[in-house]
Amino acid sequence: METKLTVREQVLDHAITLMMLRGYNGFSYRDLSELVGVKTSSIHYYFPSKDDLVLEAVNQYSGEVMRALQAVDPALPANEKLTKYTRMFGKTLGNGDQICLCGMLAADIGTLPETVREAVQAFFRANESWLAKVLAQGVEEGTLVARGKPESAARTLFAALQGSVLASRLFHTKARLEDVEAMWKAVP
Amino acid sequence: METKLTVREQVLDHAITLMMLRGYNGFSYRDLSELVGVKTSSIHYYFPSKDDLVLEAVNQYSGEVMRALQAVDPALPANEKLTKYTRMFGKTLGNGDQICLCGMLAADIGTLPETVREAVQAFFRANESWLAKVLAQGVEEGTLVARGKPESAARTLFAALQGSVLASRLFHTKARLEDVEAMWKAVP
DNA sequence: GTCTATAAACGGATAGAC
DNA sequence: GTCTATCCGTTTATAGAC
Repeated sequence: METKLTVREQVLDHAITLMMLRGYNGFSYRDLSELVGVKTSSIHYYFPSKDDLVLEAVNQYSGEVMRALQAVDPALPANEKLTKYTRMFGKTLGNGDQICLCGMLAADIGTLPETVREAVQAFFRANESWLAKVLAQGVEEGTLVARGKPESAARTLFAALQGSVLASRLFHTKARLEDVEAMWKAVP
Repeated sequence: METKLTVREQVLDHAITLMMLRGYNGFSYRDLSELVGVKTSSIHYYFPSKDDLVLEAVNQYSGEVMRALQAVDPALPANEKLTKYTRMFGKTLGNGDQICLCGMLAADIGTLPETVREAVQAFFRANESWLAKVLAQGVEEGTLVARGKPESAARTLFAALQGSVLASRLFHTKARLEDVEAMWKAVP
């Protein structure tokens, strides 16, 4: 039951993928034009400026990730929640050549407008607060280990995961992502 | 006793700074031309292609960081070594708008030649192996806490630091770097 | 070594026909 | 909505004079 995607949806999807591959300054309307099969002027019809495009891309991406987080069964033990979360990061790697869109845009932030910064910040905060709850649960259960406040532990964990996808792609291996996961799991 | 910098040295220094600010695809020969005060064609004289320029930039940057690591007194307790190391990362932040050159290039790797990938990989490995020794020492002394093998703990720590400079810049705060440091230090 | 001049492609963006 | 046509600045890079 695959629904046909509108041109607008196709553009947005390809824009997200291209940015995860090459960053904001590493792709052009022309790239999108060739991928979708419409002229660049048609893309400007939907997204007047590149800033508009990247902002909508972040919002779509964020929405997808948020939905995935809400889909995680709350009844699960915390270590299994973390496993699912790490697996999500593994999926963003794709064929080993992509990183998290918001990690990428955080790197590109020096060339992006304030509106995008705020959207990326919101993504970071949402992920960190979700992880903070999981860590708090895990400590109570004894399935995870975290030192200090769950909030600062969560910021560290999220940073480690962002850094690890970067390294995983750099070295063509998923092992670095697994290193991080293991570091927060209690040994039985 | 400030030595006059050659044009070549000035170009390289500015190229490093610009990439730490805006990434590989976020600066041009024209930017360098204006900063140094020579025409772009003169820059091509020293660095025929942008790929040549970025490769030399990484090598210079790596050399500087390696020298800084070697300058850390080996007799120091491990927690103090880690403090010095984190402070180095804090310095790269500059006015809060720069990140580690090799973290940035890891994000841009999809648009860079294989030679640069190898140079960035070498930078990662050197830092991780230095950190692994510090962690091993710290565990033995009881000044640091690390679980599992020092090598995988070091990869996680390095990833967390890279991720934290990214977040520090994104949120205009150095607090996130300190979160990471605290997470590996033993509480007395 | 540094310059002028220029090439040739690419960048985001717009006007107006259909 | 999509196209053709076009604008105009930018970008990397080279040739050749000084």
